Amino acid sequence: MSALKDKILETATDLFHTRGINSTGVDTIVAVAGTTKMTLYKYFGSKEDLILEVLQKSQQDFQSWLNEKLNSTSKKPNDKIQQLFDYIEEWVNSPAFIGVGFIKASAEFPNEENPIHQLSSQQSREFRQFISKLAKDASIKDADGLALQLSLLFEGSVQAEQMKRGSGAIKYAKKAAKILIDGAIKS
Amino acid sequence: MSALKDKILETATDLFHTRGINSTGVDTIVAVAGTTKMTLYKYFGSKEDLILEVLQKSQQDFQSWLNEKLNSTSKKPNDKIQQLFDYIEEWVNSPAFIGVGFIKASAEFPNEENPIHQLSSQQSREFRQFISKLAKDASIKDADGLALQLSLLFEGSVQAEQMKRGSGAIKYAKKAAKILIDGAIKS
DNA sequence: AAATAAATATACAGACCTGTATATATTACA
DNA sequence: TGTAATATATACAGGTCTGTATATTTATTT
Repeated sequence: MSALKDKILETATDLFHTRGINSTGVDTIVAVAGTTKMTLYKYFGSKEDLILEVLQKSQQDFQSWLNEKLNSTSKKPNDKIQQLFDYIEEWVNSPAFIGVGFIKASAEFPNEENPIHQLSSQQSREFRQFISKLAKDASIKDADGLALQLSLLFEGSVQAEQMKRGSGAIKYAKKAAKILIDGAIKS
Repeated sequence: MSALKDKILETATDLFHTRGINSTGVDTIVAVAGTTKMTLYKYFGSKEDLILEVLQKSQQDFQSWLNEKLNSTSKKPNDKIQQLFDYIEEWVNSPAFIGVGFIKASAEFPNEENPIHQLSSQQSREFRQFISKLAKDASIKDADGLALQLSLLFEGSVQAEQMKRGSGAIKYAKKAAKILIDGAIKS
């Protein structure tokens, strides 16, 4: 991976989150990244391709980080699902946090036939399945149901944080998650 | 209120949701509404003004509908908060449902100094306060905390429905809401 | 040092965008 | 019926957008 391509991806990720995707032109991206349009179009076939790569990389980075965290502390499945929102909180409250790509992208590209919307939808589904696997490993009966509920709390929290930085929503999401998880384990 | 102004508002609301706000030009709006730009700019000073009015009317309509529903069945505060998600479900599953304006708008206008973002943020806050009042009336101790949690479920569900129509997320949000409400009442 | 690859600088085509100017047609009312 | 208000039709100015074409410069490798 070229250093320039990486720099463009990184810059685009930041600008898409702080200014919006449709409101960020490629001219702005290359200016901030310190390169030119010719270079951008060498690495990315189109702006749409760039957006898709930004989404993919963002989600990949988050998933890698989360997996590492979850595997670092405990190997017990019950601990993992309980700690999920601790790490989400850590991530949301970190200064580097700028939002979740697939949530914003699905709002800007609402048409279900749009490739960007489709990727967003897929990423949301995959994250839910990831939570569901955590739940299954913890022998939770209705793993899919709990995973859906937790993903709602997750997406809602990110939404709230997007509305107003430092909303503290994640703190209450964590409490709600604990109640729902404990309830799902017992039943 | 002029019939034409109403028609423009209605058309803009629909197009903003189905195509995105930034992706919908005023030319498209007037073409679909069956009028001209001159008329649009007579009733709305700018596209931004139109967006703000669309957001305001959408939220107003939803709140009126919800209030009527809540007051129609029972006057008991405990019933009201318990029925909240029944009505939200009814609303989300109705064919007319196209999304929640302030959620999409805050994604398209992430800058906290933007008037559209500010209105979105305010509407989100007001809806949370509305839920909090329901909780207070039902003598729930941590009314604000519960309201925040329920609003996360609400916004998460709408987000999920936006990702994929007919996701069924609201069904599980309802179950989660019941658990959280029952827990909050007891404590 | 010569040859090849990578990146830059700059300009521009074609499309779309908001907002306005100007002129015409339609409606409502007195 | 004549007047005033309302809506339409059309064109356009000035800006931004994506994507490309052309030429030059820098970096790498042999």
